[in-house]
Amino acid sequence: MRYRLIRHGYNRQTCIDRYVISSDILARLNPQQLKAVTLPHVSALILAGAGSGKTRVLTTRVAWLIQTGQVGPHGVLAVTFTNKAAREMLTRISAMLTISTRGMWVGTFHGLCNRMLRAHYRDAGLPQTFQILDSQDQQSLIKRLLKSLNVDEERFPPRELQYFINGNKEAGLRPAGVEAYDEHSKRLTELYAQYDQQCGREGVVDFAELLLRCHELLTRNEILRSHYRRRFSHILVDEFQDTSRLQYMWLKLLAGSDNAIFAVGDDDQAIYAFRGASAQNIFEFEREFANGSLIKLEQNYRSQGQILEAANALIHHNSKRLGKDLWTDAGKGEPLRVYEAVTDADEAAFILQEVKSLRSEGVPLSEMALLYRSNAQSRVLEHALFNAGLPYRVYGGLRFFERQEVKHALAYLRLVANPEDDGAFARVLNVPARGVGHRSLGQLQDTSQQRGVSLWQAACANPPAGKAGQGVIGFIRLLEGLHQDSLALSLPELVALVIDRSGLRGYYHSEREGKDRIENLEELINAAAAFDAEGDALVRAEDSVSVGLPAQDASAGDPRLRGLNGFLAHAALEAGEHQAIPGQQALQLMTVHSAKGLEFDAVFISGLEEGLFPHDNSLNEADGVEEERRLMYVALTRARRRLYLSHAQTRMLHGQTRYNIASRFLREIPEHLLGRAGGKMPSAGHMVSVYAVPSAASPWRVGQDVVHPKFGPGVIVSVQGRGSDARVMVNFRRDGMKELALEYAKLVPA
DNA sequence: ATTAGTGGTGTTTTT
DNA sequence: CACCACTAAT
Repeated sequence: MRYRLIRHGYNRQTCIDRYVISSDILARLNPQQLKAVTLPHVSALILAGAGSGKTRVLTTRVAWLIQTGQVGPHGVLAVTFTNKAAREMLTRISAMLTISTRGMWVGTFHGLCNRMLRAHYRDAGLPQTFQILDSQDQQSLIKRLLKSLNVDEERFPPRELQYFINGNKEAGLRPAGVEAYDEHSKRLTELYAQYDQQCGREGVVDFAELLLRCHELLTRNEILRSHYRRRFSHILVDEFQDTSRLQYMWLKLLAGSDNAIFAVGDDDQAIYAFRGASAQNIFEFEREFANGSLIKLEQNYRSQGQILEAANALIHHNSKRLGKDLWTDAGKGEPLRVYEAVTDADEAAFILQEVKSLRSEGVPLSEMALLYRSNAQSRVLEHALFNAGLPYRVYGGLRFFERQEVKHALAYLRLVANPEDDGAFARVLNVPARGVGHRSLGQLQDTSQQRGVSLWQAACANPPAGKAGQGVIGFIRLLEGLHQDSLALSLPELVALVIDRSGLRGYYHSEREGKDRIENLEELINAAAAFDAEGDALVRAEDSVSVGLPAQDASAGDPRLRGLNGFLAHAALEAGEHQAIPGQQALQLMTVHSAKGLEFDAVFISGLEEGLFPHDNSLNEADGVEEERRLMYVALTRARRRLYLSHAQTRMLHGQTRYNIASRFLREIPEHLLGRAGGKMPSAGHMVSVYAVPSAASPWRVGQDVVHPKFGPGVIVSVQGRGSDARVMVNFRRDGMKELALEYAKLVPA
């Protein structure tokens, strides 16, 4: 390995000789990687292409810094975007070091902000038990708010307000700072202010609030700011291209003028603009901090030549780039395989067939990934896989902590921690049914609104009369009892108690589809036990949070609540695994977004159709298509050796059949890299692959609208045979599918 | 008060 | 299709 460095002309002056211990971890790096890892204590930007060893450089740098005594674990803050990436980082750093990584801050932006806010909740103006809202919770809070203010949901859809609020928070703007000129935005801004007040009353924060609040805390509080600045001399950021304005501002605040920010990113893989990420950060960072220390990593160690060439060609269609081309010495490899399916089911059948044949060639299922643009597309694929009995694993969609029954249980737990949590209160007041319906809840909401108190207080002060009142009183008793008993219990015991005593278990027991739900509740107890035992790997080391600070908040308060709060925060921030777990013997299904950072021997990209990928909604957005193209770039670069691209002419979507043309991205890949796949697939139903279609000139083509004298209007779904034998499958608007012989049927093109 | 049923509507990606 | 909000019936 060493000769390789020399061959590339590595200049030995830097470190290998000086730091003998670390030479083994450095020896395997290429010259650019080595240069990045061993940079002096300055801010730097590492532009690292897909598969160029980005995370490796980052983690090796941390290990190197520590091993060479330039910093202690305590002085390192490493932040990324997803939980999976954070965990990965921690694992890899730990593997390289012989000393404990405790005391090192590694996590997501949200996780780290949460940690800081917990430690200094009083300075941040939050209750000790503050809870975190996920987007679902946030939306229901907004709906409740709009209702209580009698705002017309037609004119102000909750979704729009949610976007408005999050967008402004991500930009670092409180209501007072929002510039609103027209009536509509003015009203939205007012509602934003009301929303924040409501959150304050309930003691809850949304995702963006975690960041904004933390930023404000550090801005306002000089002692804390200088404390953390003194502490974190090395700040490392992974996936820098995905940081939002606010996250960037937070980093700058933390870095001050003396600390170094080591930012690793790839502008070509920026796919989170929709959530406030701003590639502008990269440009700005380079100007402000990196002044010159920019290193590009362009050697790709993952994909074979033609795959890489396709990815490069595609991304060249984007205009806004820093400019960077990947290369490999891994050889040309195979061409990409394109399959045009007739229907989505046909596409699934094709993929299934290829998966099987790959498996028989010895490619493990876990080394194959099936990617799509949106979660809804997994249905058809799952259907086919399920019927074939092929093991598969779907990531995304409904996550564990987002399931209805789990959320119900969590709501009870939140009420144990803080009964003023209106969201949780409203959610489970009548689950299971206690005879307290809409009306009673509405009454309570009115009372709470008038008096400016929480639902809980409103309910305690004057419970409704009659049967509903009994239910409310029962509910209050229940919560009081749980709160009492919780004092003596461990976290998993408390969770078990809540599930039983609340009646949730009984409720699902009597439901038809309740089996799985009860299993999930059991699983929640397990999750609590696991959390209790290990704590959250990424939020542990509570110990060293505020060393050297005037004794204030850190250790104050009820330790029991700390465990519960920690668990609830964990549930909100991690929502359950969502990113792939390596090594499982199953075909991996996921969106392109969640595939980022992963790699597989074989990758299938399905649904490459206009309207789907690129998605319709992106076409109207500024730079929307460029972002979609970057997404496609991410998808392509997941593959090591084999890459399939497929699209279908017709697809069931939102309950109706759509006719799609092939994605523009297919055309943007040079022809010579593409090979046809699966020419004669006997496919689902009576469908036949499009390559059996007689001639291009024939009016009888798939997708053609036709009229039949008896069946009326319809559309051709498949064509089979030629000449006098030709038959077509037509989907009639009124009577559904019919197979017709062209020679006899009096079919007319419409 | 609760439930079942209806009709209208909107849909990307994630911490 | 799936989720909602609303209505009618229990």
